[in-house]
Amino acid sequence: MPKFMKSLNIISRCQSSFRNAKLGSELCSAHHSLVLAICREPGRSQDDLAKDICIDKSGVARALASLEAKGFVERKPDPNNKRKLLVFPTEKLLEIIPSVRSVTAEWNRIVSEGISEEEFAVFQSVLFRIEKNARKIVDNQEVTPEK
Amino acid sequence: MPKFMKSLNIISRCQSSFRNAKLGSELCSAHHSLVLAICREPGRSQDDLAKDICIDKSGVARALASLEAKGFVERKPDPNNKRKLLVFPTEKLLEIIPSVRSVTAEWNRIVSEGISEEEFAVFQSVLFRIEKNARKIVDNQEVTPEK
DNA sequence: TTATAATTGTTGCGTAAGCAACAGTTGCAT
DNA sequence: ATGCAACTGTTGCTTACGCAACAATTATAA
Repeated sequence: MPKFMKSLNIISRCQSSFRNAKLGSELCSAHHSLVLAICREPGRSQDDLAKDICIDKSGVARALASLEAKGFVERKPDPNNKRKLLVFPTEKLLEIIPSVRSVTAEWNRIVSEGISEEEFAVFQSVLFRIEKNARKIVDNQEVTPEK
Repeated sequence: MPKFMKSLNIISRCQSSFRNAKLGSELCSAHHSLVLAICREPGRSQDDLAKDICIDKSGVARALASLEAKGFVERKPDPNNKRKLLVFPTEKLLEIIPSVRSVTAEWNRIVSEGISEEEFAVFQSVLFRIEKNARKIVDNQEVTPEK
């Protein structure tokens, strides 16, 4: 009955357009979630970041290589585990991160116009549960591909 | 305060993975929204479809060219407007569309586990309003890029 | 210890999708 | 009627990202 996924995909794409239009020059393009995650908790491994934002580790690796080349992040090997690279924001990233946050805030403000706090609370609560269910699906899929 | 967009993007990507894992062989990959829209209302123009699912018209053009090459859709020039191409599903598409719908239904069922009908109703209502607001933003952007 | 399995990151390959530029068609203003 | 603007679709270019394969490291089991 519900075709909510269509709305969800549309909103996702619109936000991407919005962000690119606002920040296109500064940050590359769609790495905003990534840099926000890095600044929220510096020193995480690439794998950790990939799982957090649910993007393939290859995409994270390439995004970070690009961000590092542009001087936005630094990657240091984990002394306790030579496989891991720990990711840190640079000064350059910390300088522009407020503008990233402000664009995000502007987006949030505009799209939530006409929605009461109570409604929004329910919305978010449901959304988080859907996210949790969605994560479970893809995790289980890689374990039992054909069942 | 709300970092709901992260959830939204994650859910979007998870659904894409899920669909590909289930239908990868039959339909190309991420053209599910498109073929569903085509079957829901045969004979729409490419531009109409692009606006409906909020994808750039170039993407729709390429997707339809690919779908046509594989025999899933047919494009006929609009007799009333030589610019337009009207898109129709073929028998081949109509045969597999039930499996597309069933995968979508399975996804919807799983991700909405543990959510009451009342909550889901609020969720959808809010989601639709956010979609409407998001569409307005990108529409206005192309009119007034710097304001 | 040694062999096997699991982590972590990188690379090759393919597809999706956005933006800009373009061509053909239609609508509109004058 | 003529010229300009808007609409519709296509193509070139770029980037994002998923999957599979691989290399290096670490964990586990024997």
